[in-house]
Amino acid sequence: MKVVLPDSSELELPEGATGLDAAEAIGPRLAEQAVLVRSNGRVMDLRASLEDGQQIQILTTRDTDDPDALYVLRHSASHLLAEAVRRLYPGTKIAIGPPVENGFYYDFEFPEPIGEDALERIEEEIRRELAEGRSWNREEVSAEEAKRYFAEQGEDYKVELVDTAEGPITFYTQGEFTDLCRGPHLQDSKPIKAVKLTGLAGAYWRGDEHNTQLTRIYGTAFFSQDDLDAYLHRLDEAKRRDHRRLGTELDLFHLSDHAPGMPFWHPKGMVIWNELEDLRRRENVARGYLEVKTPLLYDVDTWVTSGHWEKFRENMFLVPYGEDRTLGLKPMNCPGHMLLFGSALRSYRDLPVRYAEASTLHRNERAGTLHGLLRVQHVTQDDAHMFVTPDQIEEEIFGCLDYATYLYDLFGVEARFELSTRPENKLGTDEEWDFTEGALRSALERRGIEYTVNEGDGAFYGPKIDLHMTDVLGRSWQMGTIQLDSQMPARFGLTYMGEDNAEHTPYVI
RNA sequence: GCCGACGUAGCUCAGCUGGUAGAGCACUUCACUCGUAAUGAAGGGGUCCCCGGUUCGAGUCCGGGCGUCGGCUCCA
Repeated sequence: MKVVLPDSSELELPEGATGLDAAEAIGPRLAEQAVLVRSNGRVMDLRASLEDGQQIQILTTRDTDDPDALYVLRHSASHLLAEAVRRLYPGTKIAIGPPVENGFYYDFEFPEPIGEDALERIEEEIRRELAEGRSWNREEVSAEEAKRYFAEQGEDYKVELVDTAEGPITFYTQGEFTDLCRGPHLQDSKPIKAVKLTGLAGAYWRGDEHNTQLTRIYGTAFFSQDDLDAYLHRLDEAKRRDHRRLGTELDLFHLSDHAPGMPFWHPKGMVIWNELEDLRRRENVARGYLEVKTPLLYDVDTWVTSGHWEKFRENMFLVPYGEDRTLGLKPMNCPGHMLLFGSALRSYRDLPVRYAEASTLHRNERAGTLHGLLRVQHVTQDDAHMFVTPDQIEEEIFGCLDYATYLYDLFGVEARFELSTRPENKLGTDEEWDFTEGALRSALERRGIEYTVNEGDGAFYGPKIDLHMTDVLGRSWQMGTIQLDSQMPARFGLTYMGEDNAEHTPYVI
């Protein structure tokens, strides 16, 4: 059989040859330094068989910046971590240990809780493993065999993983440690020149807070100590530019125990704030938005009508009112704008109506979720609601997409688009959701915007297009969101008179 | 809410095994008038997050709470 190399030349190999065989055929040095095979964007273990006519690229220890090469290096490092933990903490169960942006992690269930001081000890053990050297052995096994193996070891999580595994099941063994793993992995541990454990955190099994919480150990690994040092240096640089630090240094804002998650804006900070206000007001006018101001407090009945009471009452600030009433401080503007639209008779000739309001919203967030100015309990949001007829939906969504793109471009923020679809707890029928999701999807596609689908992540009243950014630490943050709501207008009894002299319910974006 | 860590002067931080708080920067005054963070001298400034406990005595130990940070979960 033949495989095609990156320079388009062909390499003749015996049937069933592996990537490693290919590397050896090219040269002993290449085989020595080979890390993995990449074929049409997919990464493959060096020990997996190649197919006739396959295009292959062999990555080596010299591809120190290649994301795939680092991915494999770190994946193998995570197995070293698991081996070390199992040796130091007998009785620990292992869960999963994938590479991630900038590093890797492994989830464990320790018999006794561990603290951060344990990391040093574990790191030392990993260094000992590296000094000894480890090589990885890849082996395909049957599901029954795999389950039996892990059941004997008391590895409940692995047993569960085998049950839900797709495709062939492979074991990777290094030293005394065997793990269920799809790979690929390094041949041996020589290329791992620098490992650092960076953190300890709780993480739920399978990402579900109803499951047991495991202990996640984060780490990172590189092909050289210099690369690790450079990475740590970048983290320091990022810290210097952290908005929380700049807020203090430049005297822009501060946070205080007196009002958790509710920033105090200083005179210099307000200069920036007002510039942003001017920008949004100017652009809103240019784009046909009508500025409005609606109340901060509403009778709880209003929140019951909107559906927020049922879903978010725990996260609302409440204020007693009179003998037996309670007001809720608004966590968003929708009901205010609904009530405003419903306060008079509307004609199809008035639509689209675009209400804009930069109101301050309050959300009583779960403890442990706040983060500087990026996740607060008191946020001023440039918010708008468009009341439209069905055939105005697309044009309005185009307008929102263009507006958002314009603003983020202005600040050099690179936005990623995500389409968030119907959640489990939703209002309305599947037919309504088919329509609203379809409208957002087609708007994105007709605008030629690349997006990913975030299944089940929509709001309870409608799907949304979320714009995300990634910070220097690789964390994702949601920015603006474009939502298509087919529920709230009906719940608030909103109508407009159509050309046919009949009442219709508007859609809201 | 959960796991881990932290909470000392305006800011950044030190304070070992418990004995009534320290530094640098900033601030004030004086001297120097010296050209772009960083001259000298003197000085002011702290309920050591809060509450409770142990102790003759707690910033330091223990318990609870609040807040902040790294994550998980959540995010209308």
